[in-house]
Amino acid sequence: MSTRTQSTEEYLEAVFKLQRGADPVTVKRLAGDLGIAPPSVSEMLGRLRAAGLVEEPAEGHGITLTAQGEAEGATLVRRHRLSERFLVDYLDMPWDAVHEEACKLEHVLSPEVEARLAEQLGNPRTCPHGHTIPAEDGSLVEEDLRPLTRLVPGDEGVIGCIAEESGELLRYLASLGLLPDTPVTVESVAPFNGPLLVRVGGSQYALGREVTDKILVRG
Amino acid sequence: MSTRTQSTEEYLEAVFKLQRGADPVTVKRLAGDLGIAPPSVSEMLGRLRAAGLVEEPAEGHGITLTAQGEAEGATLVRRHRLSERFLVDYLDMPWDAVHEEACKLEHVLSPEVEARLAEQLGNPRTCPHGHTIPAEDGSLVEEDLRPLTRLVPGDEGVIGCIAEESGELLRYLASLGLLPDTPVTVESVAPFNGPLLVRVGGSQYALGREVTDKILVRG
DNA sequence: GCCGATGATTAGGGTATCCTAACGAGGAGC
DNA sequence: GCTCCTCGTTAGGATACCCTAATCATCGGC
Repeated sequence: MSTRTQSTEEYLEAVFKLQRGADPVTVKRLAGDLGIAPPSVSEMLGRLRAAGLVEEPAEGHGITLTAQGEAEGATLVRRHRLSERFLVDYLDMPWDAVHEEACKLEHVLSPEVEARLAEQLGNPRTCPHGHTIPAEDGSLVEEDLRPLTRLVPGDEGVIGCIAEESGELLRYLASLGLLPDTPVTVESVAPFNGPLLVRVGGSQYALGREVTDKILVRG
Repeated sequence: MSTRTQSTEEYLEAVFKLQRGADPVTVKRLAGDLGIAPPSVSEMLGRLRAAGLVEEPAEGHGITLTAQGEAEGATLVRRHRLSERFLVDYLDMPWDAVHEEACKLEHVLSPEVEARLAEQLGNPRTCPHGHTIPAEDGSLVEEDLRPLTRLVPGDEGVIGCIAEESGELLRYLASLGLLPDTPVTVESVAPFNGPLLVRVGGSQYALGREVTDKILVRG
């Protein structure tokens, strides 16, 4: 029953992630996320429904996972994030490169390998970007975070996660030391949606909105 | 150019391995190895030919890889064996379980991950079963080994590799301490193709032909 | 020089996955 | 209440893979 194709797993994971947001999961959003034409998504959803992974929502509309779909989605996210942790912690890969690699790894980890990997890595709580790793039982409690952009001068916080998986932004943030669990203080906010002046350790940086929107802090 | 499907890679690897033997690589043998019907193999070979990975042999017959096919095959074998090493050395998995896992892993390792993995593992020379790992440039020099069955009483040798990737036999051998690089001495050979009495460290074991055929020794 | 065995290919299907183009249905705005 | 517009789905294809059944071709004997 759990011999899912790679494609199937990709859909499951995408639905799982979208479902955690507030907005309903639509064919269009899924298609956008996966880079696949809407009709293809419709078709695959039919297969997922037939496989008992997706069901008609109890109320309202939008695509909804069954308990099993949910569980398998969580497992995939867990394997993805564990893989990222592994790539960074054991292989010393740069954190902006690990998402793509983990996308491939997550589909080939057996429960056995997953378990041993988690253990060897010291059962990490989060991925390198700060996202919580679902537990083995599929439970996933995400922290309450808000974008740095929302803070006002004088506010302090600790970086929880970066809402971006790869790319130039991550390299930039790493070069400034803006990593998860780093305390930051907003010193000032320029008017007209201008940059935030942020203190990190002994340094101060002016960060544009595009950047501060992606930095989620707690506290 | 190097966006091979998993299937394609499987064929490439199988041809690569068969090509190292003396006998010509035939559709039938490939089909047997891969567990795929001969017509499907023919068809895939057509695709491989179109992709410039397989060519008509310069002389004689049999399926022949192009230089590129050869290189990609070697890379796959390298990734497979590195993966096995990783699973055993880092994840402490039993050596009889790693082949299946590595079969999946080998298809998702990027050159970057492959390189870092090799480095972290200390650039191992062989896989856990004793097979040589192809170098990064694709070169693969295999040792000259002979099955334990060929030795005569009094002969000593060092286990080079085990000609089996998984299964009960590997567990049995591990339980006796018959691992690669272990010195062994043949004490006696029972007549009529009987068992060999083999000394390993301080112990002595009677091993049947099925077992000694699979233990390849050097020296 | 014919003949059967053996191995490779052709013929004809099936599934999964993807695409574009065309169609239909429900809600926003007037 | 009517009209679009958006979104989802249907229709119609394409490709990669895999299968079984049937054909072809070749080689060792005789």
